[in-house]
This record gives sequence, C-alpha cells and structure tokens, in this order.
Amino acid sequence: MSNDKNNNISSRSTGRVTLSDVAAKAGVSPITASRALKSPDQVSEKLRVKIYAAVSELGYIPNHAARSLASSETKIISVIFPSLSNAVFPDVLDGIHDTLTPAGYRILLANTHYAMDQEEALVRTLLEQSPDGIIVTGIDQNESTRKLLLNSNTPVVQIMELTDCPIDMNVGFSHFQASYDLVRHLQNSGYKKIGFIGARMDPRSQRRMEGYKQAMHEYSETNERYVITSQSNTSFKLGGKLFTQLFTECPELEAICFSNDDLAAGAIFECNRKGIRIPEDISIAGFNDLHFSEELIPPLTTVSIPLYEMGKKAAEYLLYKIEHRTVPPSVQHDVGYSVIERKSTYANLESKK
Amino acid sequence: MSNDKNNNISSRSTGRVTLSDVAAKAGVSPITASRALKSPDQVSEKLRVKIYAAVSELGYIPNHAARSLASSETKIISVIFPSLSNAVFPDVLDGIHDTLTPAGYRILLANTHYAMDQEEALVRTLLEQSPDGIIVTGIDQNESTRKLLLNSNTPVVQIMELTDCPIDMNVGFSHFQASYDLVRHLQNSGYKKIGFIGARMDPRSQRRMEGYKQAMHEYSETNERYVITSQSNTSFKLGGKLFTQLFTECPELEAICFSNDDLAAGAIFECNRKGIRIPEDISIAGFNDLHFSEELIPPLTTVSIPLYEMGKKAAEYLLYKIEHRTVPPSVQHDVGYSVIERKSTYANLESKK
DNA sequence: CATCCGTTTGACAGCGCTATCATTTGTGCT
DNA sequence: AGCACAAATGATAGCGCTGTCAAACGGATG
Repeated sequence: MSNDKNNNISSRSTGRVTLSDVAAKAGVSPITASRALKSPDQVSEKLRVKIYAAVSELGYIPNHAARSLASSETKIISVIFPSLSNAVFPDVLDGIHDTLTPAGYRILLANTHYAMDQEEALVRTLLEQSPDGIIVTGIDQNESTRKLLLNSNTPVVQIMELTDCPIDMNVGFSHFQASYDLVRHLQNSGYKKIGFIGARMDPRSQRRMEGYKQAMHEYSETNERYVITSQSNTSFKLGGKLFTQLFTECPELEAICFSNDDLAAGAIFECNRKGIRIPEDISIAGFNDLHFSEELIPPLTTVSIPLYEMGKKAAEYLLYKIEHRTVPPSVQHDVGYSVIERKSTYANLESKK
Repeated sequence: MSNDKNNNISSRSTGRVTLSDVAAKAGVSPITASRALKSPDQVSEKLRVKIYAAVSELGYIPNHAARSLASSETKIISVIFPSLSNAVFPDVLDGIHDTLTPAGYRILLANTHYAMDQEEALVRTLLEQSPDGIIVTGIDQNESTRKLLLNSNTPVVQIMELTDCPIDMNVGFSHFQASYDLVRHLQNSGYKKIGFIGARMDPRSQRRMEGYKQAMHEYSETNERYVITSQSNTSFKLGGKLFTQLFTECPELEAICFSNDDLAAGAIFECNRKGIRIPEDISIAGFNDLHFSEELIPPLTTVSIPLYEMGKKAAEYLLYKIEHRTVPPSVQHDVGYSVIERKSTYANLESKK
C-alpha cells in the first residue's frame, strides 16, 4: 500500500528533519531543495523563497555527514599542535581560525602534548574525518606519518619551521637562523661570554640551540659549561631555577639566551627578587616575543615571530589548493622574524665598560 | 554485461580504499570486516587476523562520514569559546581534550571573539556536524540559540558560570560570589576605599563587577568614581593605562580590584616603572590566577579557578550522557574558586598603619 | 544420529545527501 | 510559427558504512 511509503517512520528513522521533508513541504524535488541551499542562483526565486520558508518553518539543519559522503567535501580542516598552553599556538590558531571560518571551514583540533610518538595515531584519527586539509606543527613527522599524509591525498601544511622537503606545503621560519641572528646581534654589541638555557627541547628549541652554538663557534668561544638544557616542560619557575644554576656556576657570563620568553621571564623575575641587575650584572634574551615580554622590568630582548600571519598564510595555502585543485604558485612561505632589542641587553656593551 | 558491475570505476568512484576492498581482499563480506573493526570479539580470530592484514596492506582508513551517516554517531564534540588568546581557555581546553581524546572523541573548535551575535550562526554551523555533544561558554545564549540547542537533542554543557536554568548540563562557578569574596577579604583586611577596573566587560567580567559593587554597597561606601570600565579588549598596556587614570583621579584609593590578572599585571608593571610601591602606596588584586601571577613583583593577590578540572568535568558530563543515554545523577557542578592572598595586598592593613 | 542452542557470518536495505544526466520550461531569433 | 539554445527542474543512482534480521555453522546432549 502507498501508506508504507508515505509513512516514513521506518525502524531506522532518526526523527530528524531531512532535506526531503523540506522539499515535500515546499512542493519541489529534494534535489531542487539541495540546490537552493548550495547554489541558490541555479534556482528560480519563486521556488527559492518557498524552500527557505520551509527550511525555517521546519527548523531544518543539514546533515553534514550525508553531505560529505555524497560530495566528498567535508569543510573540515584538522590542526595538530604540540601544546595549547604554550602561548604561541593560540596566536597561530587565531590566524587559522579567522581565515578558515569566513570561508565556511571548521577546525578539528588535536594536541600531541609534545609526544611525537602519538602524532601518527592522531593523524590517523584525523584522517578518518577526511578533512579537506591538514595543518601540522613542525617538520619532524616520522616516515610512516609522512606516508599516511601523502597517501591520503589531502593538502597538508607544515608550519612553524621551514624544510627543504615539505610533505606538501610549508609556512614557517628558520629557528636556527633566528637564534643565530640573535646571538650575532649580541656579539656585535660586544658580548663574548654568552650562555644558553633551554627546556622541553622539542625540535624547534633544539634548532634554536644549534643556532646559538653555531654563532658561538664562529665568533666567540664555545664552552660546554655555558649551556644548560632540561627535558622538563617550560615554566617561569624553571627559568628562574636554571638561571640561578647557570649563573652560579658561571658568574663570568655576560649574557644568557633562553630558548623561549617564558624561561627568560622566569629569570628576570628571579633577578628582580634577588636584586641581580639586568643588564648591568647579566643580560637576558628570550625567544617568541610574547605579549608580556615588553612589559617586564627590564623589557626583554627577544625574537618576534608573526604568529597570526603564519596561521593565516597556512590557512590560505590550504584554501588555495582546495579550491583550485592545484598547488599554489609557491609551496613554501618564510614568514621571517625580527630581533627585538630591548633593555634586558645593551645595544653597545663597550659604552658601559 | 556483468562487466559493468565488476568494473567499479564508476564516474563517482573516489579512488579511496573502502571497507569492501578490505573485505574482498580478506575473502569475507563487508559487514564482517566492519565488525572486525568495531567489535572484534564478535569475529573469529581466524578471520580477524585476515582482515587486519588486509587493512594494513591496503592502508585502509575508515570513512568517518559514512560511519556517522549509518550509525548516527559522530564522535565529535563541538567547543565554543569566546577567545583563545585569553589564557584561561587553553587551560580549559586542555582539560576537555585530555578527557575526550582517550575516549575516542574529537574536538571541533570555534571562537566567537566575544561577539555574542555570532554565537547563533556558529552554533548552527556546528550543529550541522551533528556533534555527539556541545560545550559552550557562558550562560547568556540568546533565546533562539537556546532553542536551537534544545531542539538538536544534543547533550550540551554550559561552562565557566553557574545558572539556575541550564540548557542541559552546567559546570562552572559563581563569578559574582568569587569577586564578592575577594572584596570581602580585602575589607576584612582593613581596606575601605577599593576601586574596580574592568575591560572587555563580557558577561563574566560584568558579574565580577557586580560582586565587587555588592560587597562595597554592603560593607564600604560605593563611589562611582572608583569604578572604571573599558569596552576595549584586555591587555597589559590597557591595565597600566586605566590604573594610571584611576589612581590619578582617586589618589585616596587603598586598593584596586581588576577584572582579570592581565589588567592587574599591567598595573603592577606600570607601578614598577613609575616607582609606585605595592602594596605600600596602592594594593592590587586580580582574577584568574594565571601562570605568571605569582611571579610578579610583588606576587598578585587573585582568585584561582580550577580551569583544567572544569574542562575535564564538562567532558565527563558529556561522556556520561552520551554513553548512558540519560542525564547524569547531577546536571550541575560547581568547581569553586579560592581567593589567593599574595604580597600585592596586605593580609592586615592596620598593622602597617 | 537427530536435536538444540549459541556463535559466526552474510544479505539486504537505508542513513541523508549530491553528481550525473535527462527532461522540461522559458527566451530570443529567423 | 518554428527553431535553437539556455535556464530550471527532476529521476536515478550511488557515496561507504552499519542496523536488522536471517542463515549457516559447530559442538554438546539425549
């Protein structure tokens, strides 16, 4: 009986308002209703108005899964960060979000907590969503993760760093070079005995340390005693602790570079507490130029990174590739950095002596 | 001809490895392959091994959209925050993430940038994903957003604040009460002339201000000159600026409460620069107890919130409701707060005088 | 050896939508 | 009026997976 067909209370019916319901209400075929929502200019105004009315009357909400399945477009971009508490990532994420949201894309976020071995599992999980694009942090994905991403045929942007062999596209800057430049800047200001304090030592911290070492090797004197690293996570407290340790053991140091601003700020706080004068007794430099860094006493010399722009550019790369179905004219973008000289170091060490 | 059927290079074929491919390779039916992945104990070991082998050989990745469509489970939780740069949210998000990820759920993140009028559009977009649950910030959703969420039949947790009439479930604390308690604490320490500086003035800042006003009304003397608010976004700089403005106009003030730690820290930095002594010349109190707050000179008196736990609890509420298909024993959880007394205020103002 | 019952496997249909192609309708032209 | 052509609408058939139910299987029992 025709009843069976009209009565759509099948055993699997979800009770949800579907596009067919809307179409029935508007007196059109489902496909026309679909078009009215997806490409309104293909539907006459008369029907469009009717369909919109039915939509709002029924409170229709499209089913994304069905749309994705039929069109193989998910409008989802997956983002993998190693941390959210590290203040650089929210800034990058804002750039990504503000570019993607107006374009109709949504962000699926995952956090590795700096556990590289979890990355592959996370990537696998995120690939199940068939995202239209993926943004991953860093360039040190292991071989099988690379393969996974490559085979998925999904546009990928690696961010934060630059690499010669990107998986797909790449937006970042050279941590090595930035750190090298900072140290060179100090050396040019007259500093010779420069220490380095690092924590967490993820690949980027590592490369910052290498930049420091290279500059020291070339223009000063490398001294193993001048370098302290910790595997612990970064914190203000740790910065203060490591500073005290290094400066006690090597009181001859003129300046200390920290692998990030958090550690450097911790050292400045510690100096403030102990009455150690900056830069008279010791100079301090950081990395990242976080929001608080120029407010510290004294303001912190550091390296500034255009984080928001990096996120924006990464998102733009993805959008380009998704919409043009072809790689953008360039597949790598160097967002650069700038050494910011502030009062925690001397512009000219000699003039003081 | 039967060729047509075997030749599955249909015009719509996506080229993707499907479960049927895996099943064919393993010599089983697709449904058995499906079961081997979803509920392995229902499949004999012999076949299971074969199927797993086929999976890894073919590099099969499940299609989430198809799974969602067929099972009406998406394993996605949507999270709406008003900001990511506000450091409280990454902490909450970490709590959410760390609870949801092990349970196999993924996080879809959206950011309103404190634009309440965008919330409805965002909720609508997120509902299209048919998330298994939604976490929204605050309790001030407008009527149509509430309806949208209610009709969606999706578990919802409102976080950060408490409300008498939650949409569904609710995890937070009373900003009014917390701020009230902080001011009462200062009053009990002997403070009488207490100012308030607020920025951004989102609903929670607003309620913190109300708490301040209530305590002042009850135990001190309300003075309109003692309150400054700005619609601008919070920043260290703004904290310093507003502080200078208020303290210049009302030098008689003994203490100033700030609507958050960022503003308070800005004021402390400003005092440090100008040689204004804290708490001798003016006492400063904040709100949120951010990571840097106890490192400031002097350390900041503030209100500490269990942010990570709040995120965790919200996620647990969702998981409970999703898995038990029924509301948890309680639908509201007060995570509480604690007033943290530090050196930026006196524990006993009298003793100094 | 027939019977029963629990376990494993499979057939079928459908989740809600859109790509594709076919059909209808409207428009301007000779 | 008759034609070509573009625009608007519809019919059909999946996208890849899982819920439902039926069938086949295997071992234990009398």
